[in-house]
Amino acid sequence: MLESYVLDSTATRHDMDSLARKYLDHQTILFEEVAGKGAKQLSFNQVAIEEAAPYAAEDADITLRLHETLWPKLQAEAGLRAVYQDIEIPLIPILAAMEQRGVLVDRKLLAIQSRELAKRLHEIEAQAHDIAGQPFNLGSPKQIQEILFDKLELPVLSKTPKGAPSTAENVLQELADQGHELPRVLLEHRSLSKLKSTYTDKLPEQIDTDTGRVHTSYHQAVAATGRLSSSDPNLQNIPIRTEEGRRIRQAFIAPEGCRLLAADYSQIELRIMAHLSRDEGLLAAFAADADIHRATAAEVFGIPPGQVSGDQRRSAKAINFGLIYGMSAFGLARQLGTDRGSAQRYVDLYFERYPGVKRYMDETREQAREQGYVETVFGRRLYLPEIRDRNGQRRAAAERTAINAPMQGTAADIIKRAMLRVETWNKGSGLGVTLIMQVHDELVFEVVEKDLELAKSGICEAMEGAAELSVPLRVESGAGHNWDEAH
DNA sequence: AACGGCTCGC
DNA sequence: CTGCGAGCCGTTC
Repeated sequence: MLESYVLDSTATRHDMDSLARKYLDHQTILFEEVAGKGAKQLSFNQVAIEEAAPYAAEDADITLRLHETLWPKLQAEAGLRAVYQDIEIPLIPILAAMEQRGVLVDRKLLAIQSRELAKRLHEIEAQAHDIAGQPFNLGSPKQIQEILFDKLELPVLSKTPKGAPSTAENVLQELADQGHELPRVLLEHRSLSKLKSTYTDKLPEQIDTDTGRVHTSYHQAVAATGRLSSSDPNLQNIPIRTEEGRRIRQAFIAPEGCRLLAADYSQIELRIMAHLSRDEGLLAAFAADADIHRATAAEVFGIPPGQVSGDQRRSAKAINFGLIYGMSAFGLARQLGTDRGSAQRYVDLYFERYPGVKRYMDETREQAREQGYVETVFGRRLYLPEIRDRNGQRRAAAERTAINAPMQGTAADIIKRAMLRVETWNKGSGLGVTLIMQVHDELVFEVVEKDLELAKSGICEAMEGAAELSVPLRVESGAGHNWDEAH
């Protein structure tokens, strides 16, 4: 298996080593997933291999064991085999090429931002010490906790899993809203120091001295839902939410003569929910290409879409995201900042308007209990041994995962298929297009300037055709000299 | 080195 | 007591 795919690949001699290493890494990870860690029921994304446990202790040849354990299991299940052979294996050389190509980062711009952040952090620190009446380490949750809850005697709104008073963002935000000054200052310090340490300071250190680029690693067998993960550096959590954060994205740049092209799926998980649930209202909304959060708000609040207020749309958005995550009324209440009763009424009203969604959620939980796993549209499986746990909390967590995994996992399948389609199209296009990043529902390319328009239409077409669901897939794209401009 | 707490993304 | 990740710092061992 290993040998044949290495020989079949289109790799050049130059990148043969890194590609071969990626196949080996991949295989090693599979083996660890299959035979490692002493789990009772062992699973790689798709495959449960109970029989593999005895091999875990052996210092055995990995390839041989895979042939004996994983491969027969895959062959026996058509859906699993297809996911593995038609998606995961052909994706390997694409990921290897993205890693090797890397992303150009503007080191000087990050250095400027780092100095600005240092200055502001210093000012904030002095301000915080002044308010507290004593010096303390703003980076230490423990010391913050002592200052806020012992010295200043602010109310403890929430505790960490270990029982300590929490100083997390939402807690500080609530205290700040109550008019306390120190929490507001701490919040600003937290977000800015995160930007400085992770992005403006550490990221430049990871620029390769030979290529002048950062070369991430993508992992195929880490996320249980089938998503990719990215590390060293992680390019899937580059800031975007705040103005400060978006400046970091300005340091991800296109080389001379190129632009960055970013193409992302619009509301892909909600579209998948519409497809899986076959809910008429949801299907109709997407068929009409409606603003889905506005449409949801109109249904739930019983008003025409044109009369939906900003707050109502925000509430509907929270409900929609909550549904994808399998959220409870309690969690929704916390998100919306209302009481549990009101949140429950929203949920009840939602399920009244979208009965297909309610039915789908119930059926998914039931299916998970009966078969012990859930699956994506393309047959990727996630095993949920805790779905029958006697501990209610663990069982509830497994049920939320059961709800979420088919949607998150199908989205992962679709963008992986899109990457294969884009690369197939690209080989014959004769255009200067290079895939350089994947961020869950987004692909980023370096494109030679004169090819931009053709690239844009080719890429969007390949992405939108990556799956035939009962709702259309929509892709939005933009281009610019840096990643911020491309959005 | 491992873990807890926190914050960044989708 | 809303899903999936990675990485930083401080603290503890």
